Amino acid sequence: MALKDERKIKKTESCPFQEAMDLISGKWTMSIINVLMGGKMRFKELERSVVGINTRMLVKELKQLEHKKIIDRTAFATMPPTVEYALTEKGERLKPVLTEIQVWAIKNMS
Amino acid sequence: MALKDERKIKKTESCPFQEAMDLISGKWTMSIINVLMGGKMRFKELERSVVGINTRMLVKELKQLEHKKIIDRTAFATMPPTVEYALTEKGERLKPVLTEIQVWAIKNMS
DNA sequence: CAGCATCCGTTAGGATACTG
DNA sequence: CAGTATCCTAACGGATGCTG
Repeated sequence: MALKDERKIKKTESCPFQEAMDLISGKWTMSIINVLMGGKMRFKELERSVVGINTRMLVKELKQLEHKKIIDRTAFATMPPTVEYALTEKGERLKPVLTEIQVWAIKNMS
Repeated sequence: MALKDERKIKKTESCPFQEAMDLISGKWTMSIINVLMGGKMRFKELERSVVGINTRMLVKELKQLEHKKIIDRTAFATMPPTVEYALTEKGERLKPVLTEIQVWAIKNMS
């Protein structure tokens, strides 16, 4: 049986800015990208690194990010299975965005 | 009767980064901030400038942004009423974030 | 390990009529 | 003009059990 929980993975978008915002929005998205900035990671490592996320959410986010070419998924046919997630070039280029958000956050929150 | 649609205006947050993301997330948030970068605006002007938004969403977002000190609301007791929205200093400082997102969007979307 | 499936409650978001 | 109120659907998010 196919994946049941799979929705359209997004809707009608307009300008590039909106599309980008659409990508960036999402409770866990940027956190995941953030930890992946440190290098490739396995599923379980991610689950531990992104504090508070649960399996379903992580799977969902990873799928969306993969679909949008922000991350690459590499599976190894070992037993038990090994899967590595890493940022693509496109994903790496989000670095400045991340940086600016963090700079702003540190200076302006709390 | 008090406002019915008013929810908690957000939940438990953790680190400054998450708080910032929490703020930035939201379909219309950055678009609104973006048009306000061009200078103060009235409610109706905003409604026209932020293409696709509807009254309820605009009111909601503006309320949140005001609450988070990103924008200032100034009302004039004229008839018909006049209300102006403008970015605060804190809001203005989001400029670099906006810029980086736009740069990324243009280079990496579609 | 790396996931998928299922149940389920909470928010986000949208359309639109109405008011001071 | 600047919102409010009401009704609704869709998407988000969480907990947890199961499987190749």
